[in-house]
This record gives sequence, C-alpha cells and structure tokens, in this order.
Amino acid sequence: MNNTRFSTALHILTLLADNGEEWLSSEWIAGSLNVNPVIVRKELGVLIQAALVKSRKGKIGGYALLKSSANITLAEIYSLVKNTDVLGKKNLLPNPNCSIGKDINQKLDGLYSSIDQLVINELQGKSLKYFVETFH
Amino acid sequence: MNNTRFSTALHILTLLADNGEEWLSSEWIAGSLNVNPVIVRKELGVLIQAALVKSRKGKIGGYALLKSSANITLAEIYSLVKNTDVLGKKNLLPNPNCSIGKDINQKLDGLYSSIDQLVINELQGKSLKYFVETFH
DNA sequence: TTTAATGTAACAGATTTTATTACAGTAACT
DNA sequence: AGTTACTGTAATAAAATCTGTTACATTAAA
Repeated sequence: MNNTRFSTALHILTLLADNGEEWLSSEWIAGSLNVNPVIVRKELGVLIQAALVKSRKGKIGGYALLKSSANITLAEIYSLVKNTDVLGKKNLLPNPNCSIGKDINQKLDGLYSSIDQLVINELQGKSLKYFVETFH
Repeated sequence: MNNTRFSTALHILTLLADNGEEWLSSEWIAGSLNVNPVIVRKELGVLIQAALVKSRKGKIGGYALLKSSANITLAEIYSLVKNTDVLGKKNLLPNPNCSIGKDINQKLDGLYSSIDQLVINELQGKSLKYFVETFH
C-alpha cells in the first residue's frame, strides 16, 4: 500500500459517521481532506458499491452512511482499498530450473497470505464507531 | 509495499543460506530471480550494510551469509526494505479548521504503527533458517 | 430555468519502481 | 604485466502506479 486510499476512505467515513443524518457534499469532504473532489467522489463510488454509503443526486445531493458505524469494521474498509499484499509484490518469473526459484513463489504465497490474514483479523476487531469515538 | 524488495531480499538470502560456504555471484543470483544483476547488487548492498551478508571482490568474488540463518529473522529483513506503513500513506495536509481533519493524522499514526508492530512481531518469530528448511 | 449537486471519462503530471548501460576498482590467474 | 571475472555505484531510461484536473452529462430542488 504505497498510496493514500485507506487514509482517504477512513477519513471520509469518519466525517460521515460524525455528521449523523446530514448529507455531506464531495466538495465539503474534499475540503477536510485537502484533496481534489474528484478523488473523493471516486473513493465514495467504491464505498457505495460496497453498500457502506448512500448518495443523493441533484441540488441538495451528497453522501451519508448507509450502514451503521458500529457495523463497519476497519477490515472491511481495508479490504476495499487493498491492492497489494502487506509484504509487497513477488517477482514474476523466478527461474524454474533453480531449486529455490522453482518453489519460491509458492512459499511466499503462504507467508504473504498469513501476514495479510493477521492484519485483517486485527482490523476486524476495530469498528468505525470506535475509531470515531477517539476524536471526542 | 507496492514493490518486490522483500521478495527479492528473501530470495537472495535463501539462496545464500542454501549454499553454505559458497560465494555466489550477483549474476548467478539474478539468474535465479530472473531480474537484472544490478538490482541484486543494490539489494545486497543493503544486506551488507546491515551485516547480514559479506562480499568478496575480484575474479573469484561473490556474496555469502555473514550472520547465521538461524539468527536472521524475517522481521529484520522486512525492516530493511520497508518503505511505507502497512496501511499506506497519510494525506499530507488535512484541514486544520475541521475537527476531524485537525486530528486525523495523529489518530492514524497510532493505528498505523500498531498494525506495523503486529506484523513485525509475527515476522520476529520466523527465522531465515526455518524458511529455507521449508524447501527441503 | 437556474442552481448545485453526483457520476464518470479522459487526460495530465508526479512519483515510484524496475531495468539498463557504463565503468572504476579489485583480485586471481596465467 | 595483462587478462579475466567479479563488486560497487552512478547515471539514465523505461515502465508502472498514483494523484490531480478539466470537462461535461445527468439529476433534482428551488
């Protein structure tokens, strides 16, 4: 994860959770993050797909939580934005004629997925509600 | 970690551990990884700095383990190549006039470092020796 | 009809990652 | 002494990823 997607998604969801029934605009949210509104709308698109967030179009449009913050875990958010394993990428074509090269990616697969699972399990125990409460 | 550095470093160290007292050349190692020899030499430079590996120059030069594989942990390797937090980067300048934006990076710091620590602790329990043994 | 939103495509710019070329320095071996 | 086969490293290029921006169709309230 050499990007800001988790930070961005969690920040967005924190704002929505902290504003109850209000509909927040992507522009307002972007102002808090200090990033471009289109970035925010793109990430919100992912959160809508995942049924964490709902949107309303038109003049008084905006975004609000669809799912209760108590039932959103940081694991769920992470899974949505995760694009690489924690330990990174594997080399594509290690030499099949080398006894190590032949098997390394299979060995790495096991290791990498166990570490990913460890992180997921930990985040599973943390709700968005809990995270938002630390601000008060 | 959206790169191959951990995979590369672990592959290199596995080859060195698996070849006992032999001095392996960067070209031979690169052949197993199927990457450019300069990439391998650069990563070996890091491993030498960390005193995991020794090198020998000249015609019969090459690389060998300096530290015993039983005493090298995957945590040590990870720490050498890690360049981002597990959960990624933070947005640089969230809005200080927003009650969430004002504090979010501090909150993220706590969360991100606890997750990083979790991964480190897990890798601490795994030695290079153990990893290499899974190949036999 | 105007206004202020969402949704999305298309593109541009920046940053990061990987590959490559080149060559100085080193040490063995004839 | 000269050749050979390495390491070490700088410089650059190429590729991939990430972030920002412009533009505009669509939507719905006022």
